Amino acid sequence: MADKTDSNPIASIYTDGACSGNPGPGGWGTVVCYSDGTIEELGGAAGATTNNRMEMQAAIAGLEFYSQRASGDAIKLYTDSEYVKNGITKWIKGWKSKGWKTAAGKPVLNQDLWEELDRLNQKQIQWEYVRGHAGNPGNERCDQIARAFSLGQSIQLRKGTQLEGNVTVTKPTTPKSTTYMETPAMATDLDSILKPLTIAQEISTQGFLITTQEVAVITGLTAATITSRGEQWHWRNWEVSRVREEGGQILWQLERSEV
Amino acid sequence: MADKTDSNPIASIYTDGACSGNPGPGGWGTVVCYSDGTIEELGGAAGATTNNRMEMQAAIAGLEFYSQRASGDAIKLYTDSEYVKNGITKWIKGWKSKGWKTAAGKPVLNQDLWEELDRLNQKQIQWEYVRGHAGNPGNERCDQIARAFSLGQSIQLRKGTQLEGNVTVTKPTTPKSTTYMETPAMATDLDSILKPLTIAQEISTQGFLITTQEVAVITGLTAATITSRGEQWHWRNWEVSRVREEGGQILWQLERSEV
RNA sequence: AGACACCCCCUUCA
DNA sequence: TGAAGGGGGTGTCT
Repeated sequence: MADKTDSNPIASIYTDGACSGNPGPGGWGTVVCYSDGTIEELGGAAGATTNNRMEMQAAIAGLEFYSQRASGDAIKLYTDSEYVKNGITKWIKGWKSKGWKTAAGKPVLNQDLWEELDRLNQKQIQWEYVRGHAGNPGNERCDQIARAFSLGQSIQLRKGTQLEGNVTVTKPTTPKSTTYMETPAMATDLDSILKPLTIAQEISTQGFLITTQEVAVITGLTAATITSRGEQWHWRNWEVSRVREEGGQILWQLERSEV
Repeated sequence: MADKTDSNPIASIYTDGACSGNPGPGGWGTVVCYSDGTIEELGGAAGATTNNRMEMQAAIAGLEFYSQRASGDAIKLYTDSEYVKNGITKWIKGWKSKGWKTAAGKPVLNQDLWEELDRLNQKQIQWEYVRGHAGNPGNERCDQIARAFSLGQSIQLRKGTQLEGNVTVTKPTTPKSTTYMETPAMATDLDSILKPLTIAQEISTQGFLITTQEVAVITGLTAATITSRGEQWHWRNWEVSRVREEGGQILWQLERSEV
């Protein structure tokens, strides 16, 4: 059942991706809806990418956020991409059994993100398709976030507020306090700025080994990005080193670097 | 050499086929290019058929037109179907010497059209493959014609005009003399006349529910036509009734009507 | 196993 | 209006 330490479980998650040009600069947006009706928004941008990758990225962010909270509640994850929904719920089985070949015998594209999505996927996640631009408030808001990021515009990510039923009015919200996010990362308030840093610090001082997934959660990077960076790389104040593999999982170590 | 009664010989012929559903209602388009740069267009529709039959039909129409003019000029015939090009230039020799058996020992399909194509074929015909949807104006225009016919839409076939390099502009130019061709195309033998009827009868007696696409295949109507006919309508000996929707698909029932 | 074409669907853009 | 990123499927042959 649900983790009892959490009195306000996640009820549903909305995701959407956008891409300015396809391929082109992209953005993604995710809205986490809690049982009490409040919401929390995530979003990010990416360089040259495709619409479908952004749709996937939005879902990955939602699932990472979900798994991070460790509340095993059953939730619905809404996407307006049949590509994402069918891919994770139907096609991926065939892909894995056929060595990541498409029905036409060609390699499945975006395999890196598919594998990440698959790893994050759980029984509790109920994938739902919502028609895009059909007035669904959650989806509209995600679209707004994703599009803003894809255009390099600033947008205020909200937390703890209510989702407005009337989305069409949602103007380029308050271009003041630019909570702009550079890349796949999330920082919606002061706490969430400090939190990953202190955690990283603790891990580093304790010498803990952590998995790729955990590195992803802390850094806000995708697992694909992490593994592609090689044996040793920098993140903020830390040097991230690949230590070894264990049970199919890569283990990493953080060490405070001098800068 | 060239027939001297003709001062404006044919230079090349483009052909293409389309099929709405495959199998399903089909269409074909052919563009004849003269030496002086003017063109003449042919096109036609067919009921339940396949993409490959339509590709062949387009070539047959082009060759019939060519042989009719009796100008023995060497021409190039462009098709985007390797099936057609390889079939007529390579495979057909083996088929004829092996009694119309495929390399796998199975009967060669569409033998009727292959024989017709073979009869029309000449030394002067130089078969050329062009990649489909690659911007080739002649191929692009054929595609447009073929698709229009396959969808049951009307399209203005042109004659004497220039082929526009910019195909996307292709306006309904010269809405006079509609060289529209009804083209029976499919009912080549008794079996193909009877078959849809017996199938319709079986479906009606068994009370089976069938999809719009299946109705299209049986009746030779386009899906657009079918859905536009409303809840209940007549086809041949049957009353076609829209029963319900299921998984985004409309289900229909056939009932034998008195008439 | 390969190739070409045809179709259906969704999304993202211009 | 038209184009790209993506999937599933059929028509056909070697």
